[in-house]
Parts: sequence; structure tokens; C-alpha cells
Amino acid sequence: MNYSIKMLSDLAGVSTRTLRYYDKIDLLKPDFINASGYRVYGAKQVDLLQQILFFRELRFSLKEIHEMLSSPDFNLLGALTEQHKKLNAEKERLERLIATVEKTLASQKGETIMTDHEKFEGFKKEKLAQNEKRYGKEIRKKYGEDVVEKSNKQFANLSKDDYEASMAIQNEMFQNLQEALNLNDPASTPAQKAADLHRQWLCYFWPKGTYSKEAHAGLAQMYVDDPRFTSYYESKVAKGAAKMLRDAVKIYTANV
Amino acid sequence: MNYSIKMLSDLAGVSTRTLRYYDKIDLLKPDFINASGYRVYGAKQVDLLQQILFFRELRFSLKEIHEMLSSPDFNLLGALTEQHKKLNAEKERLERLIATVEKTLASQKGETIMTDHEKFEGFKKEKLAQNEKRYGKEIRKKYGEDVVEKSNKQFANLSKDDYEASMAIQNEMFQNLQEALNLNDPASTPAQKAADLHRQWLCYFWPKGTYSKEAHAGLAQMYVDDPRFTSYYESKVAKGAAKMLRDAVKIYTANV
DNA sequence: CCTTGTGATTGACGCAACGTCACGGTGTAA
DNA sequence: TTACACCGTGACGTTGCGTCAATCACAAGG
Repeated sequence: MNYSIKMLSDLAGVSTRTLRYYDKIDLLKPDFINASGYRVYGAKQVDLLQQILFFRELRFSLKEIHEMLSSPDFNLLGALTEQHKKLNAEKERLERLIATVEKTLASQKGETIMTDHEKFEGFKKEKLAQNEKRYGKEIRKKYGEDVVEKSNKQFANLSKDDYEASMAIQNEMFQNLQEALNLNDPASTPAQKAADLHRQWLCYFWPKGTYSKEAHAGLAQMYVDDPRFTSYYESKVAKGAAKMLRDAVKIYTANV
Repeated sequence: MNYSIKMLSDLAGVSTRTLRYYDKIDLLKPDFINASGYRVYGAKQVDLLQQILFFRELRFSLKEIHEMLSSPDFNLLGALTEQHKKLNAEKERLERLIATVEKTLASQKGETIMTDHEKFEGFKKEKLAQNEKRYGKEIRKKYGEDVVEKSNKQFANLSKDDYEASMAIQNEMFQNLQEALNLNDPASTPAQKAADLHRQWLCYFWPKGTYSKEAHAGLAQMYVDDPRFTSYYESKVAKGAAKMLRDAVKIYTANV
């Protein structure tokens, strides 16, 4: 059975370029060249290619493969043993890298949360007076000094899984908010879903027992008042997202 | 504090070529160029380089690192998470490769043993008549048909650990043989040690209960008679190794 | 007979992240 | 002044191909 370069490339799942390259570096020569100068491969070449690809899979270099296949008394056992060592060393290195990434991830996550937290703290102080006017004494009690302290703890102790879960919820909220914006209705199901998800999301960051309808509505209002939050929401969803969320939360907190 | 390119390269453990390259691709520009056209780096560059090298360690590409360091609002957390995924995928692939190498190693080991075994079988048949003349009927009984069958099983069932252990013993034997050759005395301690190690080595390949002083001495004699074995021993140790082993075994089997 | 489509050829450049010359200028200690 | 270490800029090599580009080869259809 004879194969053209394309047929062999399809058969073996490699590109014709690869076969031409293997020809050039004398790794796999065609059986013969026909009158038109085309490469013609035979059964023997198919077998050889299979071998080559097998060793390539095992990450031998083409040069090594060439040596293995060209010298019949090649010490395959030794080569495999050595390759085994190499791969194991590589695996161990990867494991160390993964550990490093995980550590970095954890500390970075911590920093990010702390950063967000600091922003939020600053924001809260800034806005506390306004909120008091709007929602009365109650919110001050909720945001009292000890709450802040607990909150700090909460942030710091947030596990990686919790952090990821909170991110997932936030994303789902963004999607619902997008739908709500399309419907342009803060009372719609997606809008109310978004408000509920927002509440769930908050619970990852607010100390236990801190949640109240008023605080929730107040925060949503802040999203509209503070341009940093507004632009954050608009960058994540679309223009008007902060307003939509505020309106949705207003309805949500009024009804629950 | 200012640093020349060499000083920074020594400080960070990278080549000057690397620093010039990083300059060229705008990854790390020197603080300024002095009157002689030399690159001058400052404290800020040292920090930057540390960061670059850290991310390079984590196998980010230089392009990715460039993006990370040039845009201040880069999503580091996301990038790290993604890198974590990549590294894990890579690790899993490596683990599969290692498993494949191990399988190949096992089957290849099996083949090698079988091949050696076949050679040995052929050799035995060839030499059986001679041995009978030399050592009488007893050796025929030892090498009877059922023993061959058991032997086959033994070879096939040899575990990887056993195989490696046998190789270690063989190597130790070679070393003792070398010392014996230096002393040129088959009765010397190293020579007798080699003979004992040779017996231990044989026990990995001979079926249980097959060993006898006569068979051992007979095999050692074959090492001298058959040029293939002789040259094998000479390639592994030195000229005269097969003879030395035969003589040592002769003494060993006479005394034990 | 001509066109069209498909597959063949060689040759050249590009990629990632540098290593390694070669050739020439600079700075400083002896 | 000389030696020697250091600086600079090219330019080519590495590995295993991907991706053009330009040019043939061959079979089918109008």
C-alpha cells in the first residue's frame, strides 16, 4: 500500500509540513519519489511514523528519536529509565510551582479583599453622615465600631472557596442585572433575582447579623451616589446598572 | 544606587544578554543611558526585575508579564487562577506520560529479559552435549524440560523491583570482579565475593531449587567457552573477566 | 481546449527566549 | 602604555514546526 503525503498526514494526524520536515532532517524518508517529484510512503514508513510519534509523545527530542531508531543496538531500557527520571523531576518542579501559585493566589486574594475592604471602609466613613440623614440612627448602629472590627475578621478569614463562590454569585448577579436592563424593569424577575443574589453576595462580606433591609438599600443607594461604584457596575454590566440595582433592591427590601 | 548591566545580572542571577533582551522588548528599560552609551539601572529596576523573574518562574510568558506590569488594573487574581489551571493540566499530562513510560518500561524490560532468556536457551541447547560430557548426567536433570518451563515463568513474572535489584547485584559483582582482576587472584576476597554475588544474581533468573554447585560452575565455564558471553563480560569489566569469574566460581563451588 | 479545484513541490520568514560568537569602543589599575 | 575587564550592537543558531508565496501536476467539467 502506498500513501501520498496528504494521506499519510491524515492517517497519522500530523501536518504535511511535519512530514516534509521529518524528511528534511532524515527522520522519516519516503519510500521513494515518483516521476513528478511527489513523496510516496509505504507500510514500513507508516510503522516508523507511529514509533516516532509514540516517542515524541514521551517527550523525546527528534534528535533522540533519530538515534533510537537508526541504531539497532540502542539501549532503549536505559533511555526510557532516564526519560522517566526527567519526567518525574519535571513533575516535581511543576508541583512546587503549583504550590507557589497557590500561596501567591491566597496572599493576593487576601490583599485584593483587603484593598476592596479599605476602599469600602473609606467609602463608608465618607457617606455615613448622608446615610444617617436618609435612614436614621439605625444604620449607624449596624455600622458601629465593633461591627467594623468583626467585619475585618470576616474579610481576613474568608476562605479561597468562599471567595470563589462569592465571585460566582456576583457574576450571576451581573447576568440577571443585564437581563433586567434589557427589560428595563426593576420589578421584573431578573431584577429581583439580582437583588436577592446581591444580598447573598453581601453576606460573604458582611459580618453575621449585620444584614438589614435598610443597610442593603443604603448600600445600593451608595452604588448610585459614588462614581467609583457606578463606573465599576457599568464596566461590569452596562450603563445604568447601578441605578437598576438600586431600584431593584428598593423593591426587594420593601417586599421581603 | 545605580547598577551597571553586569552588576544587575550578577545581583539577579540572569545573563547580561537577558537584560539586553528585556530592554529590547521593552520589558525592562534601564533607568538611563550614560554618556558612554552604557545602560544604568536603579533601585526601581531591581524591584521590577524581581517581579519579572518571579512571574517567569511561574511560567508566565514575557508577553504576559509585560501586560501584567504595564497595566496597573491588571486582573492578577484571574491570571494566577488561570495559570494555576494550566499548570495543573500540565501536571496531569505529565502524570499520564509517566504512567505510559512506566508501562513501556515494564513491557520493554520483559522483552529484554525474554530476549536474553531466549539467547540463553539457545545457548544451553547448543552447549548441552558438551556439558554432559564434562559434568555427567546430573546437569541434564537440572536443565530438564520442566525446569525450562518453570524458568520461563520465573522470567515472565520477575517484578520491576526484582529486575532492578538483580541489576544492582550484577553491578556490584562487576566491581568485585574488577578488583579481583587487579589482584589477579581468583581465591582473593573480592573474587570470592564476586562468585557469591554471581550466585545471588543467578537466583533471580533460575527457578527455585535449580541452583547447584555443578550448574553454577558449568555456567561459569560457558562464559569462557562462548565468545558472546566472554565479550559481554570483557565489555562490562575488562579483558580476562570471564576467565577470572570461572576460576573464582570453581574455587567457590568447591569450598561451599 | 481551457478552466477550475485540489494537492504536490521548494523556499523563506516567524515564533520564544535567549546563547554564543564577532568586532569594536570604554575605563581603570599597574 | 598596556593589559584586562566590561560595554555596545549586530547577526546567526536553537526546536519543531506554522504559515505564506510561487510554481507545478493531474483529473473532471463546460
